[in-house]
Amino acid sequence: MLDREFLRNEPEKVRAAAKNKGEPCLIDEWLELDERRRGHLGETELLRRRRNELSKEVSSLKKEGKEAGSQILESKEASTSLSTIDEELTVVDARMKEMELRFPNIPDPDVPVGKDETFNSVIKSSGEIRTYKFKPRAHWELMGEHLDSKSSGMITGSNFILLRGWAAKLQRILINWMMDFHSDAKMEEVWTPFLATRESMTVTGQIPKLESDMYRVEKDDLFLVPTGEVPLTNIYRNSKLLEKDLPIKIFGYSPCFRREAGSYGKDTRGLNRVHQFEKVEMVRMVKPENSEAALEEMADHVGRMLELLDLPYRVSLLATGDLSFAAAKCYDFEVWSAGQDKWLEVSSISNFRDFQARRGNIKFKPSAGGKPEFVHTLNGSGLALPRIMAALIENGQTKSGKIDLPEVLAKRTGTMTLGGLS
RNA sequence: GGAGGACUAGUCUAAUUGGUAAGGCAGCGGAUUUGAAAUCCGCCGGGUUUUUUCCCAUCGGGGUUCGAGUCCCCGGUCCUCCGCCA
Repeated sequence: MLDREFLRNEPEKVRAAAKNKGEPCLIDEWLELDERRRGHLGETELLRRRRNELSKEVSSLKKEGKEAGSQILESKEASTSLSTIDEELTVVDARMKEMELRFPNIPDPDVPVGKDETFNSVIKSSGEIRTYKFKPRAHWELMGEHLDSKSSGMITGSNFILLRGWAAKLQRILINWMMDFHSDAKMEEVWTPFLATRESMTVTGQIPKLESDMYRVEKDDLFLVPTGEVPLTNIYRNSKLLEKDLPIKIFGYSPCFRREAGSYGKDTRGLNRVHQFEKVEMVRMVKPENSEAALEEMADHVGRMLELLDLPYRVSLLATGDLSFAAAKCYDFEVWSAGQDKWLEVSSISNFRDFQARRGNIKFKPSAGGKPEFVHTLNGSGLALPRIMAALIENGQTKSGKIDLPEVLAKRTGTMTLGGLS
């Protein structure tokens, strides 16, 4: 959500941001309502003031045992006209709030302007892309029956993952390793619910825009979380933190549920795009002046993980058209997929500035005194499992179809090699 | 699913049985002090405003009333208990 004062004073920036993000923009209608609202507000304040005065008079007259008939009558009239104006004010204000939930965040100035991902700029590449003396296979070939699509199809329908044997074990070990890695970096480990209320989903920005992409439990009006960002961020909803509490660095595991309505047919093979995947997510709440540094720090942290996993990766600064609704700036991390000959997105790290904090009313009190300010929120995946699995399997493959593991994982599996096509 | 209780500012706690939100703590600024503690003064929910002022604000939404923290209705969250359950 954007500040009302900002909407009022900088409508052209709001318009430009929406255009660059490919979002509709109702700022003109909003400005009109705002003017109406302020007019009504002045009227109601005068009426209330008069009514308060009369009430005091009535009170003191009654204490003296005198009649207050005329005051009561006038106050009654004031109340009547007040409720008429108030009613309209309520309608206008509700409509404005609804619209405010649909203005996208303003991209940072250094974000490339462009309508889609072709405008993203690669800012870093790391690791050597291995060459193979044979034609590398895709992970679904290497996994064979360990990626049991037939069974998952029976259970939930297409595009769900069912892992068996060594593949299931590898995923469990990866999750543990990731959790330990964050924990060692002095973040607080959190285990959250995996369902969230409509309000929680609104704070982080999935609702209203992406509601149809979410799985919903209708009876309770709960949503299956599309990312751990939702529960982790909402921990601090409606809080007034102290400056000394910042920065808050938390992380947690969650399954992520996405209907991805309309996405069928593209990149849906194997582990690439599924309705449920596993992820370890980091969330931060920081002082506004520190959010840019925090974004870089999180990016470094994720880069180190990929280096330890020995996966070649590149980092892109997303262009406006690829940037999510709530984000001001975002880095995407992609790993090289040897078997599919392409890059797979495994992490995105975003700075939301005060956009989510304003929706969720997350403030902090400066130690130097003064009014509470909104915190800046950030989050980043560290990391998303299925594509990391795919990349590890494809990049580590040997001619015989076995998988060589990076050292950090071999320590945990107790073996350097997994799988093998029999 | 059922019963009872609670909800006031960052936090804790008041408010004439309906009369217009009072304090403590924490925090911030200042005075005093060699320094600190203690003490004293000011600030300490939101909006508006030139400090003033005014309006709003007692979990949310309605209602009764000239006037609601207080009475009534609907909903939420937390706590206790019962039931069900891994």
